[in-house]
Amino acid sequence: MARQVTGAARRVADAAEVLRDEKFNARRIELAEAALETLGELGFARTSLREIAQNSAFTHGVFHYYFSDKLDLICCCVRHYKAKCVTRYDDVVATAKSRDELTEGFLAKLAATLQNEARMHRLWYDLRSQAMFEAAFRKDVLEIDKSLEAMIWRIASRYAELGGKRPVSSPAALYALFDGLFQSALLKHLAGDKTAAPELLDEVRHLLPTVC
Amino acid sequence: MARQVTGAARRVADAAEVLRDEKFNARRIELAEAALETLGELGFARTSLREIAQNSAFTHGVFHYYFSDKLDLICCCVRHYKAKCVTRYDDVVATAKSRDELTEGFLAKLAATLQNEARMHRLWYDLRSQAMFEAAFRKDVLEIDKSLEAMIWRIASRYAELGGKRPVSSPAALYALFDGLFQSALLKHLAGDKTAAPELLDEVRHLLPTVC
DNA sequence: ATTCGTTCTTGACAAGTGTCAAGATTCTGG
DNA sequence: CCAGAATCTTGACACTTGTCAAGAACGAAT
Repeated sequence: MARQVTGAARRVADAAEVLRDEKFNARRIELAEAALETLGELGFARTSLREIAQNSAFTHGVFHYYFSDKLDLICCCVRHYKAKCVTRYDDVVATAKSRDELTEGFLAKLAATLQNEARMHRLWYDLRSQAMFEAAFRKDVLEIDKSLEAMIWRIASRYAELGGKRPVSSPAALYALFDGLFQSALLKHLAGDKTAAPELLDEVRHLLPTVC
Repeated sequence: MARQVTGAARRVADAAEVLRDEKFNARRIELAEAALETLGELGFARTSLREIAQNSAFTHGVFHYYFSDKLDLICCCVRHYKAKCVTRYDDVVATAKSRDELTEGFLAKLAATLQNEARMHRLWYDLRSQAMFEAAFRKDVLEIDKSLEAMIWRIASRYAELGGKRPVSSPAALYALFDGLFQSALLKHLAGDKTAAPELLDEVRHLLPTVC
């Protein structure tokens, strides 16, 4: 009997600990989300913990309760960003019944991303560059890059499939192409160039049939 | 006669001023070059004027004699970097007599750049990302980007010409493609991935005949 | 209601930042 | 050689930074 009680107590304690961990982790993500706001606004170089705290409902000390240091926080931000990012086009890929439908769905989402999520994406490019200097970022960044490459590959494969073809280049080359185009368009867009979005769309519209 | 003397004096004074300006500008470039060393080592976010000064033969005060502020210095660095960068492949383009020769010359320089100038190039990617946040960088960065696009276009055009063809994509798409591939390879290379360089070369070797 | 562990706030610390001004040094024209 | 300009050094300033520790507020179990 003593053993049974001990077992039950253990289960209760374990459940409580899991619950606490979940709460702890949820808070971490809340904080990371708040940090992403400021990071997207100011960029990595200009963002301080106090600035993050001021643009949020938290005080600056709380970040050190949930993160071991600044890098830990930003790594958490990067990982959280990833989850939101890599499934952006999956709906379009899953529902499109023809090449045209896929093209238009893809282009629409692409344009929307450029317009509405410019801050988040410039942060991604910022952090990817930081990873070239700061080893602590590299693992997460390389992982996200792989995921994004896979995302592009899913689009291209489906597009090719709908035309009874196969993509003519490697996943790496395709990702480089689209990522490079988006990065360039994003910079122009942020610089106030109104033609950035339409030019990106034209380029992609013309490119899709030639690479897949 | 008075007028002649005045004229002569004016000429002398003008010449002196030009000389002073040249000296001033030469010093600015010396300082910018020193700054580039540290910037390439630490990245924009972690580089301070004092750090730059310590890694050079100058004291930190000098930088404020030659530059109005930190952004001014870094803009000068960016512009100076450009001049060295955009002519890297011109020799190869000018001397290559066949597609193979151009390919091998291009690939060799590409590999050498990845190996030997990784620091300078990660700085370029860093500053290009900074331009998405800091408006002061945008003009210079966009200009360099255009120059690099033109550089790639010269290579591709020549390659196509040597095969009696024409490039199949726009300058923007070609630049996006090669820049994206290089950026990705650079990150992998800096992360210690020994396969980064050969994989980049394979990719480019395979890509050249299909895009031109 | 009290106690105890979790969570959060506040304020301080040392180190580092860009900027500037006063003065030392060097260069240069007369 | 010397006065005045150009160049450079030094040290200070006000401010920001990441980090941490002491303790307040809170919540839950006894």
